[in-house]
Amino acid sequence: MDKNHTASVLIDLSAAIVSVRGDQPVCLTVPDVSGYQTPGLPFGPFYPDRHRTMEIGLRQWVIEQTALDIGYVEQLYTFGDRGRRSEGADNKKENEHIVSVGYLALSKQCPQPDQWSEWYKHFPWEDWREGRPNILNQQIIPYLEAWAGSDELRRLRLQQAFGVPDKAWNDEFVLDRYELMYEAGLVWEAYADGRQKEKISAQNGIAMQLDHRRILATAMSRLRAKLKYRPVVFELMPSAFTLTHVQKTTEAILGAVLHKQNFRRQLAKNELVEPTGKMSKARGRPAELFKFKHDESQSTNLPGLRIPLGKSRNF
Amino acid sequence: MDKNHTASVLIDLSAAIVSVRGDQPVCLTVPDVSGYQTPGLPFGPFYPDRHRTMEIGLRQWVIEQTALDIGYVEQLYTFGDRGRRSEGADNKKENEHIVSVGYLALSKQCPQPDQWSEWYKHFPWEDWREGRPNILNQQIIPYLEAWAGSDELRRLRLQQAFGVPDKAWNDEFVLDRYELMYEAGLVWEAYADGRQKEKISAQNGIAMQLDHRRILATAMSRLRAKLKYRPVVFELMPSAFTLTHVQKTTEAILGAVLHKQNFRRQLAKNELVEPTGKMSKARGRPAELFKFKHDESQSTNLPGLRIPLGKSRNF
DNA sequence: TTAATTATACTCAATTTGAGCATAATAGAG
DNA sequence: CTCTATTATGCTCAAATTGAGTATAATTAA
Repeated sequence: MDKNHTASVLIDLSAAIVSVRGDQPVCLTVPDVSGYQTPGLPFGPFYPDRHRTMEIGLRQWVIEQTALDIGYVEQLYTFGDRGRRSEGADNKKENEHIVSVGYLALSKQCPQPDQWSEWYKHFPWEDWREGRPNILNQQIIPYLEAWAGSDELRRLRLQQAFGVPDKAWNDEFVLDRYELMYEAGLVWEAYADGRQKEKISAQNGIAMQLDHRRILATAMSRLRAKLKYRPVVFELMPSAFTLTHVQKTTEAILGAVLHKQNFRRQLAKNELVEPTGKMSKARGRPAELFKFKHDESQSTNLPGLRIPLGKSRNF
Repeated sequence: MDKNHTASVLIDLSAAIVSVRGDQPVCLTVPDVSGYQTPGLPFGPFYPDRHRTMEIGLRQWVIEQTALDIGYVEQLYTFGDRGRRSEGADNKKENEHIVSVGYLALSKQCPQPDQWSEWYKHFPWEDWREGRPNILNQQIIPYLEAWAGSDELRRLRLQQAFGVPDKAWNDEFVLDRYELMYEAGLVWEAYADGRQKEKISAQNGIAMQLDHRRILATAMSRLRAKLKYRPVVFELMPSAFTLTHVQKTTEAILGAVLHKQNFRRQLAKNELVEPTGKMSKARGRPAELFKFKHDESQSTNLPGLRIPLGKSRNF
């Protein structure tokens, strides 16, 4: 019955390779390959007869092309529709279907600063460290409210994802928020995919190629969630670090500030770090230098630290 | 540089379709297609020019072939190595590479009982509702200890996955335990894949075709984890149910018994259910019938109920 | 009528969390 | 050398949550 349907596809491996530079989470990007002036995530084809598993294939081309030392790798999601671009303007051959497998990878270093793009330039509404971002009340929410109108389902989703009007903001719903904005035509990609006729005036974060911003949103959601029950922060830390450094890194990823003393209490209780005996030298009182207590290769199943996010996180 | 490597693959969608019958979690299986007398998970090819997304494709053939009403669907993992069978005896054409995308789906009903296979027949060591399963101390652990020997890494993994000798059993590590047993040659699939020369004598659960038991283990891990922070149980419940029914279903999936009063306290606090006004009739005092408070289509992001697992869960 | 069975209300100590104050140790300014 | 800004760290304490019960209510079956 399916003789007239092709089942053969090409596999693309796309990677959100994440690191933290200073107090900003960053993501490795490649320069524009299409006509648009937008960065994209690095990706490469998967050759099934060359690499036994996809993760091996991914590590291979990351090493070849970036010379980066990525430790932690996690599969995110497999997209069968190769972004949504395939529906709109598409200059590919008819039968050339592409399935893209998204990966999250963590790197301790990020050399060549111009190749790394800060998360919150693509998602300015996700960084709450300086309080609720202005762009929400000034741009996004009013537009989304108008889009929702009296549609019950839309309003519910709006409440879920953005917490309007009375629910709390949930830092894990990065993907849901992005998807909603995409559907409402609030991001450039919706226009590029032909879903939106008018190019929107507001610059709601820097766009990316194809569906790469969606993959990055997936990576952010996953990493923020994982941080709360597995000790993955240490995949982003050097071998010796201060407790404040761990906290700043965590805060960067979560886009939220944490209670210092309680954060340290969690670290202590879970016995995740041990002192090295050395001290850091900087302004103020010197801090003790710690190291991660466990072998990172088996850290995936460790209990991890609870995050003291505090109570009222709305507004 | 890659002209002599083919990048074209076929995509298989495999589904662990889960339901609960009585107090047993069950999984839809298809009869043997190979020479072995082992059940397999239902699967079908993905036709990229027929279905826009893989999830649509999956739902399509599930409806066509099983006439089942599956509500909740979640992508599990994409395997590039098509089980591990490809390394061993393989009678496929040389260039025919298959990538399999595993899905978890939940169904409220499970008609045709013979087509549904009970989880714990495949994983007898995962059901702790009647206490610690005998098979652990009598079969599995001694064998694994011998396999680990004095290998430090193996002993660490053993401790992680099985809690031996002094750590607690973690019900979410279904996949880790299965992988360890596979590597140690303790399950039939290891023999079938040619990793193990001798057919093992002990029947450590009923085997499945290809890597299907691994996919089921992934599904079990994911579902057990998800249960603790998202209200997915209700995807397995009828429209009206007693609180005890919710608890029994939860216990079936977790393979553990819960504290009754505390379980209900969580349900009440999270405001996940509301009374229907009707009562159930059975032996003993009649119980109030409840219904799930929310639209199931949006239940994915709801806070969910904490599970009162209690303290000391070792031995 | 009674026993077995199931449901539900309520208690209470132990632990964990959110939020904060107090104090310690350093560098740099004056 | 002293003061101040700055960062680190120790400690407290009330509120909330959790683990683990006891007590009591409403049924069916014997």
